[in-house]
Amino acid sequence: MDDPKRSTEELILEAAQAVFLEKGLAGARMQEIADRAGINKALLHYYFRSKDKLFEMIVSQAIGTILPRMLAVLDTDLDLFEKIRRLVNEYIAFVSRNSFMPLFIVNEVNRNPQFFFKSLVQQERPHLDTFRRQVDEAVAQGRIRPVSSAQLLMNLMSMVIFPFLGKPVFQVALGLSAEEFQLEMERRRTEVAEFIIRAIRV
Amino acid sequence: MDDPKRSTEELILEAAQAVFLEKGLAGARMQEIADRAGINKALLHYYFRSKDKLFEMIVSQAIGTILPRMLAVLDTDLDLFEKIRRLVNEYIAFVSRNSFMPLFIVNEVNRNPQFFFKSLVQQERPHLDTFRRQVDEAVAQGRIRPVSSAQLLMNLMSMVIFPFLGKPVFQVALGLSAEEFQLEMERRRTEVAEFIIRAIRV
DNA sequence: GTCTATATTCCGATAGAC
DNA sequence: GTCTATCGGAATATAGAC
Repeated sequence: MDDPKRSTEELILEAAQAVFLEKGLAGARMQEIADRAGINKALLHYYFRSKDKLFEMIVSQAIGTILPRMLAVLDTDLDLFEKIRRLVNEYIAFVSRNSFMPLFIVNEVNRNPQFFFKSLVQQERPHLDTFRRQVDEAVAQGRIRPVSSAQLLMNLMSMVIFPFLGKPVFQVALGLSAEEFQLEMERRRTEVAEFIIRAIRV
Repeated sequence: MDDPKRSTEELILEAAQAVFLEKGLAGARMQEIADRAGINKALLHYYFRSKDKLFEMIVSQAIGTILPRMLAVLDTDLDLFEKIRRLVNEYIAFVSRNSFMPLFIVNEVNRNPQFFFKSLVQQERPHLDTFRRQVDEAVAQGRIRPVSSAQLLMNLMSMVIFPFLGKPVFQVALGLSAEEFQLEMERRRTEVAEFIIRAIRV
């Protein structure tokens, strides 16, 4: 918290990320961010002009760490099935370690869609298109069943991310403790890919 | 808005639902609810004591309309594949008509998990268990591949709901207009079920 | 850069007339 | 039941000393 190695600015950003991810823009309190950073409110405004500005900083930071991670696997020249296995495995692992991220991103995406537009179109779209072309070719060559690459992509992302958004419901509905839930997520790291592959394999 | 057929209380509830679903508890403003209902702030407090009370009203109402809808299909004695087809078809149709519902529910579930506990355990859990048993039996009889009913349920719910949460991203990522997106969702009403069935069919 | 103290704005809630 | 006017608190933001 007051580790002298981290600068005040870093301390603020860490605290702000924690609070904003948990409470959202409207729910977050500058006082709580100050407390968690071990400083006082006035300093927040000294470093970042306003709450909104600080929030936008956190949003860019969150997107900036997630998008590149998405790209990494998408653009390798792996076999389609192997790529699906790695995508699922790494995405679930990442979300497991950043459990507040999905809800935060989903809210922000819906609150301010334009913000994502630039980042996505300029950075991720080409890589996504590569993946979609790979799917389309596999279909054309009869190597997988006829499946829309758009639908496949939605299915993949859905199964990777949604269980974390619905965690409280799934825990109750399936009667799982927190540890058991985490264990189910570990299983998903391999099982979701196999589920998908069985669905599209000829 | 000021349709004399609807009582003031109904007008408030409709307006409150619209605003709370869009902005959430912290983001919603009593003033905006009053404006949309065509009345003034004081009346809100006359009918419902506080903002929190009004919000809880909306939450119960939302859950009350969604849970029974979930139950309807789960507890029929249809063939497993046919049940999956109907589940997917009806859930996607419902969410299409209530596009703010998923984000609202997901936020509320994570903000206040205990609230769902009662409703879910008492009402939905038994029906869910029926479905899970049906899956387990199909596995035992070798009619479908060995698959965990918990994982299957998560996959199903994920593919049904998540595309609506990620709509802004998917639209940009896949280059879809609002109409094209809606069309993709229509396709999903049948395709998601077939996707699942191919994945579990022996 | 960091603090205390204070100004300012916003918003939920209430008082009281009609 | 419905309104106008206002209170009171909370939260963002700023002033100014150190």
